[in-house]
Amino acid sequence: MLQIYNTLTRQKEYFRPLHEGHVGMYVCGPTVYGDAHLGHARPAITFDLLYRYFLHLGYKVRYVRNITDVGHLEHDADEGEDKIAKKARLEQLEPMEVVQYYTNRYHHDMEALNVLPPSIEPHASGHIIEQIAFVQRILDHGYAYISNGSVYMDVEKYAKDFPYGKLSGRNLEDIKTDTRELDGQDEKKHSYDFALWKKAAPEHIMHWPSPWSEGFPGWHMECSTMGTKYLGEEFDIHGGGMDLMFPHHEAEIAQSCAALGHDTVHYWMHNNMITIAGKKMGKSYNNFITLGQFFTGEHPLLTKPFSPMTIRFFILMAHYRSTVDFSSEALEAAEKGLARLQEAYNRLMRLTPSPESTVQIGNIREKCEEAMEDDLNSPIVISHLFESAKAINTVADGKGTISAADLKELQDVWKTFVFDILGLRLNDNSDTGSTTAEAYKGAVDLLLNIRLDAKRNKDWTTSDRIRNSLTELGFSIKDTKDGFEWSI
RNA sequence: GGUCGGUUGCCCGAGUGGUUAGGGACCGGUCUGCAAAACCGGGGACAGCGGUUCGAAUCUGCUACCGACCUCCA
Repeated sequence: MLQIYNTLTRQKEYFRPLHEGHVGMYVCGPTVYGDAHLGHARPAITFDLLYRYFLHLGYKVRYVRNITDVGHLEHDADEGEDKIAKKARLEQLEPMEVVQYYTNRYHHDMEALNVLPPSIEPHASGHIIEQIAFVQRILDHGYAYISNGSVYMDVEKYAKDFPYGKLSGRNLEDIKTDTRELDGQDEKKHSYDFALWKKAAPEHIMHWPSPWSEGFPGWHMECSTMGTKYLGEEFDIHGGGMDLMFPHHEAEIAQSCAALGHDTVHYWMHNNMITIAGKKMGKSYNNFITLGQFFTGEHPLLTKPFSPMTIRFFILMAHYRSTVDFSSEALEAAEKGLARLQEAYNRLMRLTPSPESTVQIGNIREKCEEAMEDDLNSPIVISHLFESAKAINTVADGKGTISAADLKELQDVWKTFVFDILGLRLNDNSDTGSTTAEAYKGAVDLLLNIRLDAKRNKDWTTSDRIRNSLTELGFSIKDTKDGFEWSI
């Protein structure tokens, strides 16, 4: 039975869905005002793993991941200029043009990483009406106040009736002493109150009418609104990066409780950060490397380009609640490990069964399932796959045999865990595919068989010519004991 | 300053109180016309000092160091 770590209780809990056979999950998506970097890949892949595992278990999943395209303030001193608007002015583009541009690029990167698209990808800008209604409910319940056209959460009042800070392990007293004094907070009663609706400054481009002012929704409003709109007033899982725990998710809880009178989320899940030289990779440190830069290798810290699957594998090699330290060296190690899996997979699909097994495949399926059920322990799943790769290689080398039943089981386990669950996209040479692909493969095989004949006749000139020419064309040719292997 | 987390072999990275994580690198071997690759095998670790225990990397205390959040951040 699947166990997941619930940030709310700080322990692993058995996952029990609210509605039998169904899972509702909401994950904080990107703010589309810049290219996605390695840090954005972490939650996308982590929750993709969870999503895939739920599907594997047979759940019907509604997976909502938002696009933030309004509302996040650059900083309070800006008095209401949000990130999208600022970027738009700089580039002389329509705000929605910027949104579309980066949304497209985000989708492109996610597809490259083999991250499945969510069931619903709502835009904050498309849910202004719902957000206004949500704010109104909070006002109606008396947990918010209007000040100069803006609406603020009355945290002190809220904290009297609900445990404010329970997710991040804070209490209001701590927050009172720790919150820094920032500029432009004179319209708030307290510095720790947060905006539900912000009146737009005259130069602000993105704004909508509301009962309180021409303005835009507060920073945390969209998630409360869209989460409950699509998943209901109570739903199973809410995920996101650890850095969103406070204030973002704490504010979300407060907003939802204030509006609805009760909690909405059963399991809060948070992925840890990716670090670079021990420091968090993030916008604020300006130390990030975009996914596009990884794919092209165009960054001073990168020794070479890295494929999207290498990035995915690299992230899956660490548990999602641990930090993972990026370095080009670590990525190269991941790349080689992935290639080893690829080799083993290719061999596995070509093995011929024997009456008996001399290699042990063990109960690999159960072991992989156990690892996944223990809070998505992907590194352990991967270690089991490497273990079985040894058995595969032993048989491929002719130093062992495998029975038809064991072979089928192993092939099935690999397909299930490598493709379906870990979501690794390997080159599938065993795939019969199209007639074009068949003809192409047949042609290459033919060439290499001619080379094999040449080798038998010790015609090294012809042999090397074929190998060198194919290498130049981008093929990788490997001689084996009784033949050859090739890939491109 | 407050809250929380981390410190594992050359590097990355799992971990249950007692039995090999795994990957990369390295070393040795096999294969081999050459080359490349591949495959097999190997050594090494639990920040420091105490405590609990028959036994602790794993529980506990202290110390040191690192980091996250407290402000937009995945």
